[in-house]
Order: sequence, then structure tokens, then C-alpha cells
Amino acid sequence: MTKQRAVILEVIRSDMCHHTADEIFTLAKEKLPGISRATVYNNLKTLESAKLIRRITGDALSDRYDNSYIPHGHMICEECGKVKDFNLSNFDKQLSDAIGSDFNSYELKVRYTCGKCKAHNKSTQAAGV
Amino acid sequence: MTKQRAVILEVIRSDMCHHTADEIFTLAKEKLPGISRATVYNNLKTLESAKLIRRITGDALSDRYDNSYIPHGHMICEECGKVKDFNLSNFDKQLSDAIGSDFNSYELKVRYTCGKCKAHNKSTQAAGV
DNA sequence: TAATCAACTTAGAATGATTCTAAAGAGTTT
DNA sequence: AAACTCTTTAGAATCATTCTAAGTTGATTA
Repeated sequence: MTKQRAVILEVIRSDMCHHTADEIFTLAKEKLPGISRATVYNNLKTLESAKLIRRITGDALSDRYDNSYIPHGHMICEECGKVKDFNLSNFDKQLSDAIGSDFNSYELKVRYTCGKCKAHNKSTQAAGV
Repeated sequence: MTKQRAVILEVIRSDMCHHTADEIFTLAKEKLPGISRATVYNNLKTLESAKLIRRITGDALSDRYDNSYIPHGHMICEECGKVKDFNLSNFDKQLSDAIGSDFNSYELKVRYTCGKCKAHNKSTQAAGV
């Protein structure tokens, strides 16, 4: 556990956001100005292998990282882009039954329109905008 | 619906594989030698907006495309990379209950080791390789 | 303490998927 | 046919990520 690795992990754990590698690089640089982009990428890989963080792919151009390795769902508002976590009960069993085998991990993303955006749509619609 | 767009759709529908943009480009070129890579990318976007195909992100370096827009699970072997489709019964209802709202679409990817790779591992292990 | 060694970090180049750009083509409507 | 819009094309540009080669670090051993 080097200085760099500790700082990267700290950045990821410091809030509930799902940061991109680039955001993590920028935040890590505030605490450790000399840190290199390659170090961030290397350590994100190492940390994921160690199951300390989880990579979330495909939400946008670049991958994001979750401070928990434990699989859970991500709900993504298609209008404002905010990501929230959620859980399904008994989902592991249901999944392994469906695929007929044990599995290593899963990734579940739901695209929806969040309450705020829905309300906003309704009010602008009512106003005839 | 231009010639190009028709060929791209035909390529995607011609088998059950989940092709990358580049594979689709190569296959489309066999039927329409002058076609350009940008045309393939443009049309993949157009076709997804029209809900005729679905993009699957994050399985590998490049995205893949599914010939069905209807959401369903993808099971991905972590050793050989093969992708298979699967379905969960009542999953839509379960999901909307869990997130407390209707949703627009979802993406579910399960990483596992397929039967073939499991068998292969067992035999090479037995042989002490 | 000096030598050795492996693992890590660094800067910048390289890669590869995707997007952008500007010009040309096709098809449609007036 | 003129005007117009949408599409296609080739290749340049972009951007996230990986690779490379050289330099650090820290631990271990002699």
C-alpha cells in the first residue's frame, strides 16, 4: 500500500459519487501533486482485483468506480444523469437459477426518469413551454 | 432507409451474435464495398434511437450490438468471452418495485465461467498443467 | 552500510474506438 | 432544373486507456 494507492482509495471512499478515472486523477493530484495518470489507472486495476472497489462500465464515455465491490443495482436518470444505488432481495439466487450456474459478479443498470425531472417536465408542460 | 442502413440492419439480424461496430463494418463491406466506417457508426446510433437494435456496453474494449431492443440479460463467460442471452420472469415488475418508479430500460450483465471453460479448467488441473 | 531485488511510479508515446469535419451525392419538393 | 435536406464518404481529430522505458522506493540480505 503506497502513498499513491492510499490517496486513490481515499478519494474513491470520500463520497458516494461514482467518479471517472480522470476525476479521481484530478482529486488525487490535489493531495499528491506529482501523481501520474498511469499510476491512477494501474491502481484502479489493482484495487479492483483486490475487490476493494468496483468498475462500472458503459454509463458514458468513460468508466466509473464504485466504492463498494458488493454487486448492487445502479439507477440512472436519463435526463439529469444522476446515479443512485439500489438492491434487490434474493437476487443472487434468482440469477444463478436463471443462468443455471454460479456466477462471479453482475452489473445491473436501470435507466429511468427521476422524480425531480418528472416533476420538472410536468410543470414546464403545464406552462406550455 | 438507405441502402447502407438496410445492409447494416441485415448484418445485425443475420445471426444471433453480438457484433462490434468494427465487425459490422467488415461484414457490411462484403456486401457494399464502398461503405465507410462513419456511416456504420452513424447508422448504429440512428437504429438504436429507432429502437431497432440495442447497444451493449462494457463487455470488452468496444461496444456490441444486439438485434433485439427488448431488454434481457446477457451472460458473459469471463474466460472465453462468449455472450449468451437469458431472461428472468417477472423481472420488470420486480425492478419497478425496487426502484419505486417506472423505468425506460435496463441492462443486466452476469459474468460467469461457462460449462466448456469449467470442464477445460478441470481437465488441465487434473493433468497438472 | 552497501548491494540487490522486486514492486511501484513517472512522463510521455502509442493504441484503438469513436466522433467530427468538410465536401460530395442522392432523393424530394417547388 | 433550383433549392433543400438528409446521408455518405475519407480522413483527421479526440479521448480514454494502455504501454514503455527509465527512475524511485523500500525491504532484504550480505
